[in-house]
Amino acid sequence: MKIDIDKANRVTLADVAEAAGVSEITVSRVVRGMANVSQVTVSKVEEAIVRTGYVRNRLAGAMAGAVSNQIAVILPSLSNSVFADVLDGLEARLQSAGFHSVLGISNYDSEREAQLIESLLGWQPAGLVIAPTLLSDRSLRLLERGRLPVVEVMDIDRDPTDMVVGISHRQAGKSMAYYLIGRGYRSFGYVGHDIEGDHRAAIRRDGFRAALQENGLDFETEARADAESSVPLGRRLTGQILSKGAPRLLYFSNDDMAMGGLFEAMSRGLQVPCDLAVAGFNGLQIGQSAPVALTTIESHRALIGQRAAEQLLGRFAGAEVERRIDVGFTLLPGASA
Amino acid sequence: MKIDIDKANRVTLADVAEAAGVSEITVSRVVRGMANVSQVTVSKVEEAIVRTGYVRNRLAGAMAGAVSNQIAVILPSLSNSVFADVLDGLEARLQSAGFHSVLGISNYDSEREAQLIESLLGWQPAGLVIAPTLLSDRSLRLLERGRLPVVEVMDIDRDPTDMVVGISHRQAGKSMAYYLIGRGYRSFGYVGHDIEGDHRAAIRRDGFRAALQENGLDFETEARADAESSVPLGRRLTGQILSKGAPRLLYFSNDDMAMGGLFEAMSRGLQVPCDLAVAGFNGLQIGQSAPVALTTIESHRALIGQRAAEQLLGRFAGAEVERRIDVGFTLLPGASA
DNA sequence: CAGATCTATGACAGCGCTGTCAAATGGGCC
DNA sequence: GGCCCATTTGACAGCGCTGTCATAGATCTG
Repeated sequence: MKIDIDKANRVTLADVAEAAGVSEITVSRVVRGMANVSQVTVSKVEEAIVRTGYVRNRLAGAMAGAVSNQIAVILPSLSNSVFADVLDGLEARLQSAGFHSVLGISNYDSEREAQLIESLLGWQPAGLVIAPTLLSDRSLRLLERGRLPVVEVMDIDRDPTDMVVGISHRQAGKSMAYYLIGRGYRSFGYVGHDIEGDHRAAIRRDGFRAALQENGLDFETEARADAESSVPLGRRLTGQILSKGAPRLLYFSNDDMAMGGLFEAMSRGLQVPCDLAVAGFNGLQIGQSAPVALTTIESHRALIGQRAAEQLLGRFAGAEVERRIDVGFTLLPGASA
Repeated sequence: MKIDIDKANRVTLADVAEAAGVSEITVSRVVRGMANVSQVTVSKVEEAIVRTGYVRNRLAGAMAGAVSNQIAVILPSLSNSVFADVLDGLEARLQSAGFHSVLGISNYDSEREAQLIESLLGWQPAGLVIAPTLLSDRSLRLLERGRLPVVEVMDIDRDPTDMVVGISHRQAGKSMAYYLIGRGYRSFGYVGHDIEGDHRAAIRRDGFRAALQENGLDFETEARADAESSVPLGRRLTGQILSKGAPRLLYFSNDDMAMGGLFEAMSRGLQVPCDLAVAGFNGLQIGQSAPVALTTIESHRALIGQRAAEQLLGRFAGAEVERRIDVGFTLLPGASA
């Protein structure tokens, strides 16, 4: 019988208690590092733990009332390094506080997102971090009912359910436009990826455009595709635009796309920024190391993750925390525009 | 009282059962989608679930004997996109089968890795996927005791505890060397990042070197640094090598480093591959889109994740699965070497 | 139509742990 | 010495669910 084997092999608190000659609850106290156990008992128990090979069952612990140390994390994608960076910052901070993330990837699909929320909530996590695609009503209801700390990350351009950590993508778009106009550029084009799914990219574009319009300008051309952002896509779309007479500067939906633009220009023997100027968003390391450093906006992704973790930890500690944290962005004036 | 509030608000099976006028176990069956419930009852229960806003408590479910649908995943880093890719492939496959990953990041630290294993095992996951740094004895003991399916991912160059999915990095190194020798190159240099932490990079280098030695050759120069791999690091080290008379070809520890090399060469006005040839490893998309496409080896990271997931799923289904899966690699002959 | 076979539903115990409250022990102090 | 208090330890119930086994109808068979 499989179950018998499992049972026979699973070491429980009771086993350790017996081995150490104390009660279960005392072992439990030692395992949890509680103060009110005598030094002698602690050593006896610790020895018994090693001897029996006990592994704490957190499932049972969480059930019995102690809080879970799991944090649910929902992101739209991981192939986009931006979210990997956020997760990295988040994990670093959470781990050092003894928490783990339980991960869900929504693929920019809000139906899937709702399912994930429900499913992850089933594990009774201590908190939830989500880079929302477009929170559906169902999702929102789940979150409200959940009565657990929720941090929305990435953009702070709308009102959060609970807390939010990120930057204003609208401002980021505007800032870049102001900067470029200030540098004397007057002729602009836009190259973007699937803007339906990635609403943050859409907001940046809107911000950029708003700033242009304030100055009586607008995009002269646009090239878009219904695909995830990538270097080859940036390259292809740039190629399309260049073959029909390009504007002076191309604003890309992000750095991946912009690197594609840079590469396409190089391939065609164009000088950047003289023949064609290029601007992106994210401040990816690779863009800064390119022969012509990319003019872009550093979005401090790891910091967003880290601050999100701190928000949660603050809440757990019972502290009153800010509902809205703007980590800000940094315009990186490269050589490309 | 906090607890009272929580209790008051938490909807349990019993609440739904009462609302629907059936027993708890029947609700449980409906929730789990079991077959032996009449259509009429199912609708009654489903209606009651919606009405009460019930959210399944998987903690309790897992405790009561049903298996957990959590998979522990331990990776050395996420800022390296390679692992993000693996995780992406893994998640995609796991999610579609109704599983979630619980994540741990070891930062290439084997002590941390052991802690993570222990901690994650406490959640009684159904399986474990790990890209091992250097499994300590303690880790191994934990895994053996765990009696749960374990998949080691990335390299298959050593014997697995249980299952392994990946490629032979030694072969990858050798293959690249053979290819380059076949192309007529005879003068080689190596540029690498922290090879202590990243043993897979070390194995590739060894393989490459072994192939050189088979042909009476060796690295003429090497540049290394004790840092994580990155584009700027590749650029800096390449700069160092170039300033003291470079070999004909530089073999980089991976594509990030190689992109740095490519960029440094471009910046100095060198022609690639005429003045300096460059080869990497990983087949990152960006390398393939560069003006001079990178000669590299595609390592099918997402596929590794996917296959790892399938191994676990196979085991859960009771199937007899391969202990060792070589997903293979693909040499991508670019223009850079 | 009795007996056999399904199908649908329920009662009950228990997963492994921790919160709560109670009890035992050991000084310290007047 | 007796009382009080702090420290250390334990008994017990129960978290919310599911596995197991039992039961009540429904359907079939000869």
